[in-house]
Amino acid sequence: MPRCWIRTWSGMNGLFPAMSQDLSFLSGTELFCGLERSCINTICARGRIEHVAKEKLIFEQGRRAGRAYVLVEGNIRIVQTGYDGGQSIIRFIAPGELFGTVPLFTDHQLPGDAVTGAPSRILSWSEEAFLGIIGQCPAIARNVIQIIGARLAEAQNRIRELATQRSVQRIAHALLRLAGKVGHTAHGGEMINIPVRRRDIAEVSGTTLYTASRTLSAWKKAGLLTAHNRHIIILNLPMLRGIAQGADGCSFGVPRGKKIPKHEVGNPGLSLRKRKGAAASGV
Amino acid sequence: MPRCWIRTWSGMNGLFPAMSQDLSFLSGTELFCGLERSCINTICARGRIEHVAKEKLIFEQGRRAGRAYVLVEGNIRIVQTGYDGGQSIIRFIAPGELFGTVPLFTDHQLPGDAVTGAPSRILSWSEEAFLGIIGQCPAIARNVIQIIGARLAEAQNRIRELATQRSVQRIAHALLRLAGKVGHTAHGGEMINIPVRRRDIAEVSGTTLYTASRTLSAWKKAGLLTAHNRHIIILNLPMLRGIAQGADGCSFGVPRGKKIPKHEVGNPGLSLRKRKGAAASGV
DNA sequence: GAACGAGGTTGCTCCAGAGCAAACCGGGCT
DNA sequence: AGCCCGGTTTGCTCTGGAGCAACCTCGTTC
Repeated sequence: MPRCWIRTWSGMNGLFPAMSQDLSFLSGTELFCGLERSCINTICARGRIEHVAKEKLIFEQGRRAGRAYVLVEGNIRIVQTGYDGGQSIIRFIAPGELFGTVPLFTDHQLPGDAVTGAPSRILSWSEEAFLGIIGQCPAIARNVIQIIGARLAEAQNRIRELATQRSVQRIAHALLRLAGKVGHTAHGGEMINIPVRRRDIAEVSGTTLYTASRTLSAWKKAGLLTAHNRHIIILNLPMLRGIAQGADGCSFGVPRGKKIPKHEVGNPGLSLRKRKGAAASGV
Repeated sequence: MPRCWIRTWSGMNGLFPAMSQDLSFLSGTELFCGLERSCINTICARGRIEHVAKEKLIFEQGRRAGRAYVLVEGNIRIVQTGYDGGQSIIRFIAPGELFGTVPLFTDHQLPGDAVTGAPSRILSWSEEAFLGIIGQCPAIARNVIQIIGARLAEAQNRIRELATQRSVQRIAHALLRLAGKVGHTAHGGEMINIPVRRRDIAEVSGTTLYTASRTLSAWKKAGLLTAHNRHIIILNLPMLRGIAQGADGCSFGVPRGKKIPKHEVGNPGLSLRKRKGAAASGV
C-alpha cells in the first residue's frame, strides 16, 4: 500500500519539476505505451509532479479543464454530483491512468470532482504543453484515442447493466472491475487495493448504501469475500463472476426481512425471474 | 424525411465510389469540421457510399470492426444486446455522425448492432484508409478525439441518470436528447425526425416498454406532446425540461391504478421525495 | 375489404430495493 | 481510557415500476 511520507501541506502543494523522480514505470502505462524511454523523459520534464494528501480535491466538477493529469501513485475517484446532491462515481483512477484530460478536447468542463483516496503523486501538464506533445507525437494521440475509446466502451457497458440488470449483478460487476484494475492476490484471495466504503460501492454500481451493505454482508456470510475496514478481499472469484453473469447462484439475493422460503436452495424458483440481462462482460 | 429512391437490393448493396455524390454538407459535420473542402473531397474519394434499406443490419455486435462509417442520410440505431436478450440502445446516429469507428482504436469488437431506421446512405472507409487519413490529417485526429470525448461525457451523464433518477426523468431526458439531435420545429412543436417505437424509448432510457408507454400516454393526455404512429412532437419543451430536471411538475408521475390522493396539486407532498438527482444537463 | 401482424395501451399483481431510524463498531484523537 | 465520529449493519415500511395478459389500433398484404 502507498504510504504517506509527505503530509505537511493542506491542499495541492509540494510541486516539483517532474525530472529526477522515479517515473520509469510510466513506460508501461496506457498513455505512454509504445514510446521509447528518452521520449517519455522529455515529455515528463515538461510536466510537473504534485504530492497530495488523502481525501483532497484535485479538481472540481464544472470548473474549466486546464491540465492533463496522470496519476503516478495513490488513487483517485472521479465523482459526478447532481444538482440536488445525487452522486455517481464515474471511475476510479489507478496509478498510470490518465484523468481530467478528456474535456481539454471538448467543452473544457470537468465532469466531476477528483478526490484522492490515499496520499497521491500526480504528474500533470498545462493544456498548451499537452496539446504540443500530442501534436508532436502521433503515438500519444493514438493512445489518447484508445484510452477514451476503451472508457466509452466501458461506459456503454455500464449503461446497459444499469438498464437491464439488478443491483446484485451490478455490484458484482463493480467489484470485478475494481479487482481487474487494482486487484492484487493476497490473503488467499483477490484484494482490492483501494479503500472503498459501502457508499463508494453504491455509487459505482448505481444503488444505495443500504443495498450495497446488505449485499456485501450476504456475500461475506457466504464466504465469497471478506472485508476489514475499507479493504475488500474477494475469496471466490469464479462465484462472483457467476453472479455478475446473472447466474443468481444459490439465493445470494440478499436476505431481507422476510425469510427466504427454505425449500431447497438448489433452485430457488422465485427471484429467478431475472429482469433482462447483460452481455459481453464489461470491459 | 429521407426518401428511398433505390431499393432493389436486400442487404448492403448498391456500392458506389464516393465521388460525384452530393457530399457538400459533410463540411459541417463533426468529423470534417474545420477542414477545407478540397481536403474533404480527397478523403471522400477514398471511401465508398452504400445505400441501405430501412431496418437492415449494417454491422453486428461482437463482429470485428473493420471500417469507419459516417451516416450521410437516414438514421441508425446502435443496439447492444445482452447474452440473455436484454437490449439497450447505445445511441441514435443522425446524418453527419461517425459510427462503428471507435473500436478500430481499441479491441476491434463492435459494441452493438447497427440498424437502419430509414433508408440510408452511408459513407465508409476501410481501416487502413481511415488510419492513413488520420495519420495525414491531424485535424481529423483531433476531431475524432473530440467526438469520442463528447460521447464519453454524454455516457457518463446517462450513467448518473440511470443511477439516480427515476424513469420519468430519464424518459424526458431521452426525448430531449433526441430532439436536440434530430429535432425539427414543425406542427407547432419540436418534432423528432426519427421514427421511434415505445420500445426504443424504453431502451434508450433504461426502462420497460410498459413504463415508456404509460409515461408518454400521460404526457400526451396532458398536452405535453403528440405522437402519430412512430413520430413524436414535443409541444411543451420547457415543461419537458422541467420534468427532466426533476421538477416533478404537476403530478405527471404517470397515473397508475391507485388514484393519486387529490389534495391540492400545487405541492403534492408525497412523491416529492425524489430519489437523488441529476447534474449539469446531459450533453 | 378481410385478415394479419406489429406496435401501443392499460388493468392488475407483486417484489426489488429505496429510504428511514436505530443500533453497532472501530479508529483516531484528547 | 474514554469519547467522538464516520462508516456499517439491519429491521421495517412503502412504492416505483417490472412483468404479464388482454385488448386495441392501424398500416400492410393478399
